[in-house]
Amino acid sequence: MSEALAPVVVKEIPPKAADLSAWYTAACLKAELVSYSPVRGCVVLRPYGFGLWENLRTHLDARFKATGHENAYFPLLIPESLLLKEAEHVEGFAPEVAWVTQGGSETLTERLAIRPTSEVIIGTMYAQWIESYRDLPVLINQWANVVRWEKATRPFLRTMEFLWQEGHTAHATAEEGREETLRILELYRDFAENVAAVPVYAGRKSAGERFPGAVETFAIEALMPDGRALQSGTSHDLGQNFARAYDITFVDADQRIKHAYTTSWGVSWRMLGGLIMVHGDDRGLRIPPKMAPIEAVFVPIVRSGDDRAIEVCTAAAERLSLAGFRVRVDTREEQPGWKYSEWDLRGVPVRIEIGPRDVDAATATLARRDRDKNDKDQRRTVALDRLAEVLPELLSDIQASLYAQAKAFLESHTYVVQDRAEFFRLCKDRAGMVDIAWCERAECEALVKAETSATTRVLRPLEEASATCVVCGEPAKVRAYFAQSY
RNA sequence: CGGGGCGUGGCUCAGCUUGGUAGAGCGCUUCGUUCGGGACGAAGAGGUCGCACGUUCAAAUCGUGUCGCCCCGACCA
Repeated sequence: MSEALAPVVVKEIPPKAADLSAWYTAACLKAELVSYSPVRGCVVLRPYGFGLWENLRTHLDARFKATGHENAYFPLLIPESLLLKEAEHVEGFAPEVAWVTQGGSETLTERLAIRPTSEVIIGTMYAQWIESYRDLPVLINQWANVVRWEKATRPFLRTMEFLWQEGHTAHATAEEGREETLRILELYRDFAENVAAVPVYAGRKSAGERFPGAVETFAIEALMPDGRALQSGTSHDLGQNFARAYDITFVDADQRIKHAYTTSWGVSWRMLGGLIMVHGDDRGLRIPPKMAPIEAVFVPIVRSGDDRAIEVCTAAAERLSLAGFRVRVDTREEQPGWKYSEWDLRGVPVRIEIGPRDVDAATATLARRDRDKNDKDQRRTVALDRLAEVLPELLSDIQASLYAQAKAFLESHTYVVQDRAEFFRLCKDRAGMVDIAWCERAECEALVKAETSATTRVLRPLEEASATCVVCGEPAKVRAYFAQSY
């Protein structure tokens, strides 16, 4: 039938390829993830968006707990005097700190910073709590909001107030601190790839991209469809820098007083933005099942005088719900086609249609969001009593297919380059991740940035010792992915 | 923060040049017919044009300021 070939028309959002920015903003708003608020640069996270955030939180939190971390909560406000103790840190964050200068009608004698990150307040507390090597390590995470006075904002990717988690740990030795930093980096990579289905490059940051006050910063970097990289999680080895500034000392087994080694690491709701851009299509979001607030939505199809499908859907949904699936029944009085489009837009991985034909045959028709409407395999009909058995395979298949598509994109947009001119062209064209042997010199990175606005994303060890820097010809020290970034 | 664009019922926008206190489509409400990829008919409701000040007999329309959003750049999770 010719109508089977008619394109799915999405009125709410523009095509993704034509203008990623416009698509992205519309998708976030129309899928009801966020709303703009009366506060500049601050969005409201709506229930569906919060559902996404909750799934991120659930998965990451479980991983934190499994690696021995505990949750705690620290104050939002930080006295200025505390903030000033770590010079590099202060300097790094100064331009984007928001201040409280008045309480009620009184002007404060000391300004209070609204935390842009919590190293300062947490380090101050650690100084009080840690006395002995027996108190170490301290492994604490906090789920919190932070504020950074941003000049340009976009939902999830950059907002003035955002939700994140920040882990802060203290250790007895440099080795343990580094070990922790890398453990978390791997934890983030695992989460990004196996839960968010977003393939990343993980590695060390260049000195220029390092967190203010850190000895070394590691990150995971994802690639967006427009060829720009998105830093999606960072893990910092702070060495003894913060321990010195905030006086975090302990008596070691050898009876000597030493500064602790601290780390900090964070993932924000920015990762949701990455997930949206990486997986979405012209019909809207495509949420990987593990992150989906709703894994499957039932759409009952009624006829006049025949609304049996509603009861059948409700009963089936209840069974699935008891079995641990996140499902919803859409009983609204809209046309089925209208509902299909809306749930497509909102990215629900599986749609379960049940109409009179299904009711008669005791079947359900499953449609998968990762396939196109014209794909013969988009829909399949299964026996109602086999839903709980079919759904897990289908969901995990969708999860895998979304990851595979994203992975293929990342790989096909990663360019191993030897030639200087080609390197500059690819960087300038926002082609993707440009992989070169690099000298690791700040001047060299600055030059590339000035010429192309690309910077290093992450670095990794060099295989061949004799290689020279593709940019400047100096001896290469590492391999580096260069890209423009968000 | 620099350059550009925009702000009119819930949404998308017209009206602004040549001032005379608002229109369309979609959505919303009610009733009926429909319902397997964004249905149809009928009857309704809803805005004083982001905000402030100014010019004028009169401002959505002109001027100044301000707030917010989008795009490009610089800066940053």
